[in-house]
Amino acid sequence: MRFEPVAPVRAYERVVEQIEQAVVSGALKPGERLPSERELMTQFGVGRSTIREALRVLQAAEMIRSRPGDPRGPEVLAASPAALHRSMHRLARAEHVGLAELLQFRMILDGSAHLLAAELRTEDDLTGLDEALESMREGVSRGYAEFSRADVAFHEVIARISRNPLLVVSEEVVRGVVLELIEDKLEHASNRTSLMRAWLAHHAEVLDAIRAADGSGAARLAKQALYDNYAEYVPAGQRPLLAPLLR
Amino acid sequence: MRFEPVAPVRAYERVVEQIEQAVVSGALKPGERLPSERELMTQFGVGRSTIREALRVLQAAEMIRSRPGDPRGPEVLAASPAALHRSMHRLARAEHVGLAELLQFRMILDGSAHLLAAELRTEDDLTGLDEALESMREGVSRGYAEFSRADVAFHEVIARISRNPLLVVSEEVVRGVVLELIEDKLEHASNRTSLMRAWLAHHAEVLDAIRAADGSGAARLAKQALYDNYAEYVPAGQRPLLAPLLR
DNA sequence: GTAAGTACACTGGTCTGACCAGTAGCCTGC
DNA sequence: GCAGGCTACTGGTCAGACCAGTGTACTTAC
Repeated sequence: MRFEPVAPVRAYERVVEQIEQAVVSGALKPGERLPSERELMTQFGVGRSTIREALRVLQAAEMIRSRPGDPRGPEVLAASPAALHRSMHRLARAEHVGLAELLQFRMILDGSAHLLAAELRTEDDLTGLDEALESMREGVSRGYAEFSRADVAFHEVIARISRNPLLVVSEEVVRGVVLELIEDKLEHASNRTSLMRAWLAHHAEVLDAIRAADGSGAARLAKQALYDNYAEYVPAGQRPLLAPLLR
Repeated sequence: MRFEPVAPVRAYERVVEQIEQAVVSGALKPGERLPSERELMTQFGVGRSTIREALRVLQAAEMIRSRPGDPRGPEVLAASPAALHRSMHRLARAEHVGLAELLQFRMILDGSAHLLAAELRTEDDLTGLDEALESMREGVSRGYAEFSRADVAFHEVIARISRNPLLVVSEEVVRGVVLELIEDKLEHASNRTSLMRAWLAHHAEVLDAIRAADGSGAARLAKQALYDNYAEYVPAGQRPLLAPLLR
């Protein structure tokens, strides 16, 4: 006979548990309201501080939101990737992940997203991509900030077409971290217009592949584009790590 | 001139911010201790309840841990994927991410890990994989739990060889979520021994491909193995989503 | 009748002070 | 030198208080 070690269960944890259960089970739907803190306090039979600590935890998990003064009580939120985003961001910054690893990861995610997009795209999706490409083309003359925004939009369309939110969120997070790491270097980039034109040409190629439903082609182009754009910031010794992904 | 809407910043949020900053900047390393709540309260100039709510948030993010009675104060934890796991799990249970998407993601990650492993492996890595495969072989006769552990160990070696912590962590998280989603179905799986043998044969094949430095072959085998093992749990209508990844 | 204005009851955010069970480390007594 | 107890302090919880802010319902003015 073996016994399991027991961990003391805090009062606020049991409160979190019950409310979380109510939310995931669907008993509490997004938009609905929790009772007020004082009401919860009598329902659970604990002090207000305990209730508040529980609500803080749920709020940190992006499950509820409370606004002072609102007599309707804390609001139950729809599930969102925000919490996932935060924890992945934290992990990426902590786990001594270098630019090479990040770029590797991004090539994998972006490549896969393009592959799926090429295989799953509908005609509507194609017109969406056409429009996104068009606003990128307009963005070239409107300066880097505008172009960058259009670029992000294009990638969001791709991500949406690939129909996998996990892929979308991860890619977005990694993209953010990569940009944070090299933003100071980007500041000094000269000749931005020609960079934008090259980037635009890449996207047009990718779009052609997607239109042709050529998944592996689109994936290869996407990965190559990332490599061409960012490899220069990766220490030369680590660039071989990226090569296997280009084949 | 445009003005940005301002959101009121809670006191506890500023406390969270400062402590988090200290941790990610490395000023506070894992294992080190935070001052006691009463001490923090004077340092930040806020009440204890505010401090406690801040600590709860940090604790929910798996950044610190506090034990009652410990005079050394709350402990700073090493970055761990636990928070990522939780938020991904939560998101997965909310309808947006189904088993199909999770499996898609896992095939992408696992496939890429195998590809990188095959291209980057050294001779030492190969012996490590040989050993891992051997303990899987032994595990077959020792029951499913033991076999499963050996299986995880094999995948960890692969992940390590691929030299990308992001890949490792993400894969581990997704793997856990997938298993949690179908664990009840796994309970009823009959004929486990033959399943284990098939799984073992798959791994032997993968190892051959890695030994031959055949990256795309290893990736394809890995994805195919996942598909063969889990596709039956995916709703039939969504299985086409997985097919593009097998080519 | 409607629109504007106001009063009120209640909300969440914060602070203070208190009590408890539990821990680490010191400090005895041997 | 060591076992055992003592103590100061910890985090967990509660109670009660105050404040600024909100939504609602009621009143008022037209």
